[in-house]
Amino acid sequence: MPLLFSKSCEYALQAALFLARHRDRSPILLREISDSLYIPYHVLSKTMQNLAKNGLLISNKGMNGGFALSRHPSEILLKDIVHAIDGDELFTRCVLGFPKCGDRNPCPVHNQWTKAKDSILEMLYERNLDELSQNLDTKINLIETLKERCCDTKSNPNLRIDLHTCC
Amino acid sequence: MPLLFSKSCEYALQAALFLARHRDRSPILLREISDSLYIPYHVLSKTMQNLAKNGLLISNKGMNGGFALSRHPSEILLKDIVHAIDGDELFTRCVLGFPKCGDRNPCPVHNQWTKAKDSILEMLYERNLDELSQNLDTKINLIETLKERCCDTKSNPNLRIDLHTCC
DNA sequence: TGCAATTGGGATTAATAGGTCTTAATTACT
DNA sequence: AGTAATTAAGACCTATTAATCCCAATTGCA
Ligand code: SF4
Ligand code: SF4
Repeated sequence: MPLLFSKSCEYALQAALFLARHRDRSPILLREISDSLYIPYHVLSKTMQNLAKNGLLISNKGMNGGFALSRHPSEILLKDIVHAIDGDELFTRCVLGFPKCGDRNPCPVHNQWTKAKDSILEMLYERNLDELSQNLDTKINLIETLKERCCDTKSNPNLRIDLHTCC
Repeated sequence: MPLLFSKSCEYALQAALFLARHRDRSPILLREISDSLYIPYHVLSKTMQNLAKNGLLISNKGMNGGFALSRHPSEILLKDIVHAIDGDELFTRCVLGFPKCGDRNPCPVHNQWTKAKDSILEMLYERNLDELSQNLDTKINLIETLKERCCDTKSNPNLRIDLHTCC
């Protein structure tokens, strides 16, 4: 099960970080992004269209087309992307699944959950793509060398290890 | 989309809190629990079997049967329940969906995510059912009076407002 | 103008999670 | 023993999400 973000949203975050990191040569082809991040082409396609509709990306068709961030990465927050793809559920939903959330008459876990949620919201509201893409560089290189031996990508070609160097 | 916990896990947490609150008259019938919490009977049935298999509940068949917590509520942590139903995904999964997580060579969001996760883990590891069931009492009463007018349960009978009094 | 390279969008399929129903097994009481 | 009450378990259906496929629309360039 996805955790916090839907699969599409995970893809969107990854792709946005990728665009931020490579903004010097934008626009970038969908093909390159999906290949680099091991995201199914058509799935990412939908997600990118969605981000574009929400004004976070600019898309150009035809030759020399591709996708680019619509604003400087320092002006795009993680919450912008999450909100565009997953809506406001993450921001409003009760952790126990009840219809609404509030501070009056909190349920047994509400105070704990509020604290945890604050921490999540801090992550989403106070980090921009520029900061976060800083240390992406060395990773991409590392990954190239890891691809063949890490995570058994040959027998399991769908493993996505791109940004991830822990394994 | 569920958030943090699967639906079954949400049900399990609700049911466990309910059992903790009413432990003076255990065992309690599945029927009562599912009715009180507006959880589909057979769905909760599966979930309770699962908790029983994991040693968190004791189940008695036949007349005067029902479910009871296997230990004193103060000795059951939220994480026990989450772990039994959802496994360790929540505890190990990367928020961006990559296969493994680690602190060496963290990806762009890893540090932020670690902080948020700590806060969630604190909620799951340091709160026991006894503490949390304390203020459940007044809520259950409140709910009885709210049922008819709150959340339009007549036209939408599946709304579960039991523990929730915010709306 | 015509062609090739792209994104856009709809239809379709596959996978997963959630929910319903039926029946079996077990227990307690008479 | 017999019966009713209750959990256990599995088959089945439904809804949601994820993934795939196909073709249309747009753009740049020869
Ligand atoms: S008070 Fe409790 S039940 Fe209500 S929304 Fe907050 S966490 Fe959920
Ligand atoms: S380092 Fe980043 S990519 Fe790797 S597991 Fe942690 S959050 Fe996920």
